[in-house]
Amino acid sequence: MLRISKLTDYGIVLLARFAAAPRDAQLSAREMAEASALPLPVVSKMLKELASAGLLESLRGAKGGYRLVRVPEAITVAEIVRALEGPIALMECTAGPGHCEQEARCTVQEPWHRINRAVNDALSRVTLADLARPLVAKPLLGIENSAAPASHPNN
Amino acid sequence: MLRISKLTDYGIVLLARFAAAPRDAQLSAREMAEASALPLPVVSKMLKELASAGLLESLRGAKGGYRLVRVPEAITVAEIVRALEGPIALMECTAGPGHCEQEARCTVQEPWHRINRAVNDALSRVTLADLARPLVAKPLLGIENSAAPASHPNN
DNA sequence: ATTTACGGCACTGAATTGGTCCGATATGGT
DNA sequence: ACCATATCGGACCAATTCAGTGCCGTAAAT
Repeated sequence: MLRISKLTDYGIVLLARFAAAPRDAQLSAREMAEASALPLPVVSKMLKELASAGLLESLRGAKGGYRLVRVPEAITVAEIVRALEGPIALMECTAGPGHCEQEARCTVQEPWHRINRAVNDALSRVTLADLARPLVAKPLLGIENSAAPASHPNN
Repeated sequence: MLRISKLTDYGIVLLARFAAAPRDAQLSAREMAEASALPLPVVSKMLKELASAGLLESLRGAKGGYRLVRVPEAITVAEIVRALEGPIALMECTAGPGHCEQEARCTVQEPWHRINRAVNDALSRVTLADLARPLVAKPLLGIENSAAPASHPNN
């Protein structure tokens, strides 16, 4: 269904919560789990991954927890997705040369790369800071297009 | 990995081949399989699905085959993906209300919808006709952005 | 009638996903 | 010193999805 995995989604929501908290706030897995109404093991797992990806910094021991390494404005959704799911590649070939053995014969590679780039850009234009204040005043520039809101049939 | 399934990819490649053939050309599963160097069962399966999705018209019997229902210019990649994988929904909630039970508490829905729309738009802007002539002279308007080609770290 | 080709479906093995659990280690407090 | 609280790094598992195959029925051309 062309979707981001549920776990990645959790990860992003968790990060958004860090971004919404006071700057440099330190939060434990337990706190996050309670706040998000998600099972602790899941939250724990995701926070670990985010830490090992370098997006969160971990503080061990009692009174430990996690903290954002960078300011929310400097972390893009694209980056988070890449950290949790690997390269943003809609199809094999866009992950780099050598991934698809049809490479030579394939006639649609170039358009695919374009599409992939467009998706990448869309994800790159939204930062954690944008997610932290979802009732945005200023529209997310470059994402909004001129089509009417209702004119997007999704299925 | 945020990717389109391999089968869907096949489907798109097959459709592109139809688009590249003379207008209204009729091609059989066997021919397509040979031309694409893909196993016949797979090609057959995808063509069936594309036909039942209404993108191809099937002609049964000896000398049968498939044919594009619409002109390539009128078929978008978004449409094909939706036909083969269902709604283009990066995360549960963007597939419509009621899909995610976190709906009430979730703070990032609105930005997600924006992102999803952007991806949708990107896929909607490329038509089968664009895929059929991949060595494009004119750039695919609206997809290209100003960033330098090399400045797209994918991983 | 025979051959060619689609239609529908069932089925399989493999990989991925979503989620749990555990022992080890680090830290703060008493 | 000891204990409670946390993260760390795994392994682990069930359920789903993915990718691919096969079969039987039906339609059309010769």
